[in-house]
Amino acid sequence: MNPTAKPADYARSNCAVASTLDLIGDKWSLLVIRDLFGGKATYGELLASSERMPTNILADRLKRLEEAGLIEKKAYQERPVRFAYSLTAKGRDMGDVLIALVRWGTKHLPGTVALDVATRRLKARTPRKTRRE
Amino acid sequence: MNPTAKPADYARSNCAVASTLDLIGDKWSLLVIRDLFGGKATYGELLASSERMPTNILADRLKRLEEAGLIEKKAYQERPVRFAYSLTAKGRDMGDVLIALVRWGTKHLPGTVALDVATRRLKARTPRKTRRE
DNA sequence: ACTGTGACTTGCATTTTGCAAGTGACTAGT
DNA sequence: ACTAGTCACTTGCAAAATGCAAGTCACAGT
Repeated sequence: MNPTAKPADYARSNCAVASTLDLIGDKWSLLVIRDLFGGKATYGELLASSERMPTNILADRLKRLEEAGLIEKKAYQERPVRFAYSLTAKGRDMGDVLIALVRWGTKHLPGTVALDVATRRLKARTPRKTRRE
Repeated sequence: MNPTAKPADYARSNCAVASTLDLIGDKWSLLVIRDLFGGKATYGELLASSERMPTNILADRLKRLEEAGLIEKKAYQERPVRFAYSLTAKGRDMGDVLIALVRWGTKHLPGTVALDVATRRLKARTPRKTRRE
């Protein structure tokens, strides 16, 4: 982009933490990324997660994450057209954040678990699109 | 907001990521933790951060983080009583999340920087974790 | 008594979230 | 052809969270 790099216009500051939070600092965005790591790909699969995300929120987050370049949307069939979402390299780099959150949660929040399929893929860093959990 | 709230009370699922996000999944909580890592301690110092957090939000986040055991509040003087906030061990463990966010931000968001004082402390406290292949 | 400071609270408008229901494209069954 | 069903979203609206300005309270200095 610009060699004299400036923070994005929506950014609160030039702090890397604050700017990253501007993008994924909410209760849902990272769950979408978690599920894509976990092998989910379609709107319906993402909706079916145990946290029961509202459909309008999912649509909004998919749009934002796509605009930000963390995920991409491709039609995997025509007639009827159906879409599959997947992580870009930029989105896959969020894996470290996810791992840090999993570690903190399992250590400090009793009763929480790492979703094992997602975790295995996170560590393997090999996103394939096979079946769900 | 429930005064006797424990993490499990408002958890959406038993997923470690989701439950951790229930706690710190917003635009401000991790900035407070970042600033405490960076050596800030008082309400006024925290307010003075470049992101200009609203005062009521700061008060709310300090209360929530204290209730969750990530930070603690101690009077550092009487007459007039003045408070200093600091990270508990539990809060310091969020350092890994912060590091992951800094890495992602500086890599993918042009114009963002790691606040160096905070970063130095973050890394100092991490005795070179063994990274597996 | 008056002014100032630190640490919050309060009131209220704006924004975001959450739920339910609806839409449009298509497909399969009768 | 008509009906039912699925998928991928939208829309409407109530509820909650956020953001801004101003106010409060306890004290301290002058």
